[in-house]
Amino acid sequence: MSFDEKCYQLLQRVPKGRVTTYKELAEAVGIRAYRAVGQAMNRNPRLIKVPCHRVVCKNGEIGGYALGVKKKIELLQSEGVEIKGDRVVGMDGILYRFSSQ
DNA sequence: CGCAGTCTAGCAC
DNA sequence: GTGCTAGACTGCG
Repeated sequence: MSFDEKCYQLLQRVPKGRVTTYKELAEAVGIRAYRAVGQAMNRNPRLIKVPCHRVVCKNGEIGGYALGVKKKIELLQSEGVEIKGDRVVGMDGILYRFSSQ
């Protein structure tokens, strides 16, 4: 399985209404290059299958999105995630940790 | 706020 | 095929 495939698989593990960080995702994949994860997300070859919008910065900021940060916010809000400005509200509570499993 | 660390993909030679 | 650059980040000074 390729690096990107692992990222997508783990990302799909994140339940609706929850979010994760590039760091957590990278750690789950087995690397420490959070940026590489973002790269795979940005390429987004499986946008329909991979909820890249559930990946946010550690500080709660949206970070970025292939279709635009605004779109990402709307998608997250549609899933029940509260967004204030360009940051996730209470992201510390909805943050999904792969380590929990 | 700015620099460095770490990984993958893409372009150039 | 190998080398360099850039990028949806994070942490420390």
